[in-house]
Amino acid sequence: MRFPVLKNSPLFGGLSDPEIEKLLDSVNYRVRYFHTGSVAALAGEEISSLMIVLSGSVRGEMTDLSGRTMKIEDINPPHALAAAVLFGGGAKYPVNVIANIDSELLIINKHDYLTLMAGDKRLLSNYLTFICNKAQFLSGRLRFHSFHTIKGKFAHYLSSLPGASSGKVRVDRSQQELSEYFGVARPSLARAIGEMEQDGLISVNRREIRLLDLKGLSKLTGA
Amino acid sequence: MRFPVLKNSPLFGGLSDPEIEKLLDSVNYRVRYFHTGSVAALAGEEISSLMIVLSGSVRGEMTDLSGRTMKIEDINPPHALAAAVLFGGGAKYPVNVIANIDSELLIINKHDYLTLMAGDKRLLSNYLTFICNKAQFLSGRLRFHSFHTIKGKFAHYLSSLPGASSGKVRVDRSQQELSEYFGVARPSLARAIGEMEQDGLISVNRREIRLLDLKGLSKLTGA
DNA sequence: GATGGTCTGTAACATATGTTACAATATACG
DNA sequence: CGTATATTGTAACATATGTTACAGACCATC
Repeated sequence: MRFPVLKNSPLFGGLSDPEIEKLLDSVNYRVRYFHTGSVAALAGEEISSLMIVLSGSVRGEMTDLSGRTMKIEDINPPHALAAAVLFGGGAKYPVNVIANIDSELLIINKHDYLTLMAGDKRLLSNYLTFICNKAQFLSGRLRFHSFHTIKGKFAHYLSSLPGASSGKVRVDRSQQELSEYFGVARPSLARAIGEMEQDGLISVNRREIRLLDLKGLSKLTGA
Repeated sequence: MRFPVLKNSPLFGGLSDPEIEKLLDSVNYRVRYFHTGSVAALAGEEISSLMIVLSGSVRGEMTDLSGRTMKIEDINPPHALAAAVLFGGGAKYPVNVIANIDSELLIINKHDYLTLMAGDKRLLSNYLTFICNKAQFLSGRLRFHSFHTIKGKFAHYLSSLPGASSGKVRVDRSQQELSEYFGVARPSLARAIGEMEQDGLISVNRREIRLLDLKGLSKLTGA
């Protein structure tokens, strides 16, 4: 087993050791080592290959006009770099990729990877599941921003919870987490919830929330 | 040629007529007709098939708690329904789908479609390109919301334009369009731009903008 | 049952943005 | 050249949200 970590990756998961070995045999791949701080990819560079972090840790980092950098995310084994953009038209790295610590990256040319997927339905299915989930996540996230007020976001969130039609739901995260999810300040969320309760739209008991005025709530998601 | 419209679809584009015919022969497909106002899919329903609009027009529509509906988007030939979610884990329709006018939908089971893709690299590549572009679009869109102020959004937008590093860029849309893109009110954007000019960060001449203070601009994208 | 930590409610104040309305420009088109 | 149309600049005002700070409620662990 060359890269045992692959078995846990979203893209190679569900395949057996010998199957992964066979796939690797049938394709050109290489492994590159990056020392701490060295650059694995530059923003704007064309993406020609799938890169999977085998060991160590890398980060995506943006540089703004004045040269200031800001970290976007860490990518750890066994995850892939820019997998959601890989096959886009004129795919380019959206960020600089830099090794946090000494790291190994598995590199497979994207055309070779496409050939692999065409030859193994589970591999194909893995990738499709991965990217569809990503698209779904992003699109759900974006939907919240279409509600311009905090009350609107919260009302929409409530309506998306299981049991909303029964008029009683259970919130599954803390206000802290919710406020981050909405992209608003925590006290502002608390105030919005308080006002909605005062207005008789909902009644709050810990994480149990009763939806008292469905019509009123739905007005919030529209205005 | 059974469905000439397919040649123009993102998923079947680039294939010749005989190739498309051959693919259709090798798979179970069916065509369903929907009369004006009838429901092609319900929100929450499991997505078992790829559906492509062959003729007519359908719309995605959300229903909120009080039963009020709001249109999300129209889907016209030769586009597909929920293609970006099709292979997600527990894929469900995110919206109700309703025929605007009498319409025909081509229906291919998603497992069959996966088999088709595995057998034809262009078909596979088409789908991958489609969904990667979608993910890229969504993620770019979402990035703008991470800048909490209008000035931050605008500064980031400027820095993403070609020639930004040269200190001179040309805006490619009207303030009206930009404000919609940012999700803000048009006069607010005008005010923000005016203030940035007063503060000596930029100088504006019609659609030509000079970036005078890169360091100052980059501060806006961080605070 | 005490103690420390996290989560929640609330307040006062600052500020960014929305709203509405109108004037001043550009641009298109005859 | 002149008129209509779209685009942009500007103003006054209303309001939603952010910020900061603190107090009370819950929860675990000892």
